[in-house]
Amino acid sequence: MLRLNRMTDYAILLLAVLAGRKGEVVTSATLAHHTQLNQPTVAKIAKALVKAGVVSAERGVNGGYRLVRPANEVNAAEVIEAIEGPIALTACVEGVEEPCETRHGCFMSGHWNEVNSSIREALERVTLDRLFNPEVMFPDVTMSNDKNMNHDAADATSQKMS
Amino acid sequence: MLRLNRMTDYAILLLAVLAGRKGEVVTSATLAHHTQLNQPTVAKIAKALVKAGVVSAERGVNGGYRLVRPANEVNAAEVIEAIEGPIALTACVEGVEEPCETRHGCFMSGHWNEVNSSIREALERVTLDRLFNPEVMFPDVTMSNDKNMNHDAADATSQKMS
DNA sequence: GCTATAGTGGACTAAATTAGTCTGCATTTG
DNA sequence: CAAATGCAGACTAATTTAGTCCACTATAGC
Repeated sequence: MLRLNRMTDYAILLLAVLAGRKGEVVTSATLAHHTQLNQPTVAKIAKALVKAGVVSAERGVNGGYRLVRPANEVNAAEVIEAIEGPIALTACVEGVEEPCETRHGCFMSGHWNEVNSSIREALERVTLDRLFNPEVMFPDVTMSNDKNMNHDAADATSQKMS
Repeated sequence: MLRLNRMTDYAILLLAVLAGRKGEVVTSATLAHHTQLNQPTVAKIAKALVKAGVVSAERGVNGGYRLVRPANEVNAAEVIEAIEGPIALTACVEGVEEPCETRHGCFMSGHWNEVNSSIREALERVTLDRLFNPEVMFPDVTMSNDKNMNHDAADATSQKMS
């Protein structure tokens, strides 16, 4: 099923909220409120996103998190890798006693790598804003644009998009 | 991490053995022996592959499994779908009370679908024989070709490729 | 420079998923 | 009809993932 785990899902939710407040610093509590997650979980995910350089954290009294780049410069591959580690179909069984490298290299690896990079490229092509911006998603649907980015976006994500 | 689960791994192993005996009927016990899996597990995976139309099963005394098409006409996407279900990054949280369809369709779905089909195409491009045939993988390595498909292939896979 | 607010790191527990096993049924051949 | 073989699906065990907690570090403002 190649499923993304829930954490990655939450990460995209968080980023959607942050993107709705471009550049502003948002506390984990605020993020928790808007995403309907609880604060420790938000913190955990935010940590990973900070490490990946997608958001920055500010400590201290007026601290919080902030998107370091506009949403159209962040792609899905980055987010997924931040949360789940390297994008790769691990077709090989881990913990093999006698690694095939000792024969003539893993006789499978070559093509999986090819597959993996195709997948990665597909994910790189999708930028964050395209994932969650209704204007881009539904260019034909008219809606009050002034509220879109702040209120509406946060609202939509708080339903944990189905 | 987008990981394939172990079952899919095993499925490829099984198919490697079957491909090494093109068209021959092989019992689950024999498959179990060559893959170093145990028979019930082999049976479970084989069932899924039968359902997917990749191998056929024959019941009765001289029954067993058989590859229905040559390995170069079976692709990775089929195998993965057979075992893990549809290829899709499920970016959406399941079990949402108030599905977004009631708003204006899931505001995320469009682009995930795009991503999903890119991934699927990448997997379709990889045929089984390219995944496990050493001749294709290592065209420069000379080896006794007469034994390759029967003995050597089964042997290599019995190590559960790392 | 103390105190309140906020993030960090990592261990720990609980929940969910996946893998593997078992048992009884169905089908084919001799 | 009996032996060999696959089929279906329930069940248990193992592994993974999610979520919680706590002690620590950093910053700002008084």
